[in-house]
Amino acid sequence: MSNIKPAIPKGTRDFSPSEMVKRNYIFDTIKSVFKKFGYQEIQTPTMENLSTLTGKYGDEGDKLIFKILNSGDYLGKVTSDKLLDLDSNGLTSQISEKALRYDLTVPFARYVVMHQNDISFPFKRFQIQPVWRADRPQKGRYREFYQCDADVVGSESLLNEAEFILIYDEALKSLGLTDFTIKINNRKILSGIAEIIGKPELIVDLTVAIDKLDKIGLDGVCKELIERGFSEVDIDILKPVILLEGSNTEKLDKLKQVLGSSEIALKGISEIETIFNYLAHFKKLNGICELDITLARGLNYYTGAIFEVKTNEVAMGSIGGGGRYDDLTGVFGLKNLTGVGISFGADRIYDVLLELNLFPQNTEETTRVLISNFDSQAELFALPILQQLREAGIATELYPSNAKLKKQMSYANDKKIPFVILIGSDEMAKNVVTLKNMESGEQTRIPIQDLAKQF
RNA sequence: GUAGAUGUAGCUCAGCUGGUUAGAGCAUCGGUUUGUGGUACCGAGGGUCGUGGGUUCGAGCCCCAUCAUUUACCCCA
Repeated sequence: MSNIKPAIPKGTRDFSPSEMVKRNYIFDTIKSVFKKFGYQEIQTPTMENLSTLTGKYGDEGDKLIFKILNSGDYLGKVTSDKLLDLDSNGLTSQISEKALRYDLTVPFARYVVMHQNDISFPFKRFQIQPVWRADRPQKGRYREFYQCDADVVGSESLLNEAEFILIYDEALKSLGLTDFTIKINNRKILSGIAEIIGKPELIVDLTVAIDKLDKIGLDGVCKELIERGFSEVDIDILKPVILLEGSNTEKLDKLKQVLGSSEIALKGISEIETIFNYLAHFKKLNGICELDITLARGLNYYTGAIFEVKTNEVAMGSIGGGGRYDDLTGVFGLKNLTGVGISFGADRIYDVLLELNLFPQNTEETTRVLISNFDSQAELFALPILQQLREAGIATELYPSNAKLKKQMSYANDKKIPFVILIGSDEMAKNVVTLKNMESGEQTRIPIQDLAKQF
């Protein structure tokens, strides 16, 4: 048998014990904030029907869905023209009917429609599960990563939007981040801009181009706009909007002037104002949220507010995003149900916290006490002690063989176990144990009945 | 999909304009210490130099191909 090289697919990772401690710290922190705001947890399957996912994420997104090959003789039913024509797209639908989930929002929409009779609206759910994207991996980008989503469906109140900003703020601050920006925009404003130019059909091109402002600058954006079908005249109208500056209120006032003739834009502006007004009433939260008209976000289904969170302390893509989608459940047959939600990118947050050294030091969860195993007699003598400590709620283990003491001590040291109990013939005769503090090196003899009190 | 970078020990890497037997640190194991880790000292094991071809008296180093990893673009968390 040939040796196969141990490897994992690119863009995936193993998580070792010390990493899991840190990851769980992030999940637990976010989860507790979600719960505090009244969200309940659900989970959905790793696989969805391919038809559930396709068409929801745009053309680019569809390409990045991991498809699962049908079981059995998957070529048996393929019509030969698809094979002979080398028609990959046509072939895919015939040999794959399942796919790995691409995000948590679309499966959630599917969930809501399937369980609509059991749900009382507004329904606030959170979900922390991995998602998969067939992207080229790079810094901060993985093919398997966790999202932490909170969504509410069945409520059009903009209070939800305001609360999501509070959730972002509280969760990220709890994780120790201090300098981050929560950006907000509204898809309706973007639609209004496209409308005023008279090219509503180019809204996607418009948003994709102006989204790159901070990356390629104004000249780059103008160049891209022209490539995407806009004229010099259009750009003259766009410029003041793209280069909007000042406080949120100043920006809003300016937008009202420029976009005043567009009903939809005014609606979007008014929504933002309402959200800011809610935020103002949550005191202490002045200016945590910044209106950014260049914020576009790729996903097709957003219709109202759009959020994005970036840290300013580390070069990293966005660590969270979200928005309102008015009709996500419509394609599954449930009309007129609006939703809004946000997502935390746990893996990117992990990378950020690691780089900033923000993980708490004492998150090492390990054994408290190791009982050494000197010989078979001591091993049996140790068993009731082992049980006694565990019953007292102390994480305790007995070294499973009578290896050299040096080896056993190294084991305790490597595993950062703070206490070691030594039991030899002398201790057994006197019904005591020797307790060693691994940090100070100090050793004391303790009567067995007093042992549990020591920890 | 487009472009660049890098593949040498379990890990991180060094290896000169091509020249004897390819090195270091860390990790592992053993010893100094048969009842003591973390520190110190001594020692050991571990390498088809990614793979295949070519140039050369001679290739880890040069050339070509191929695979893998990685960074950036597109797009995204």
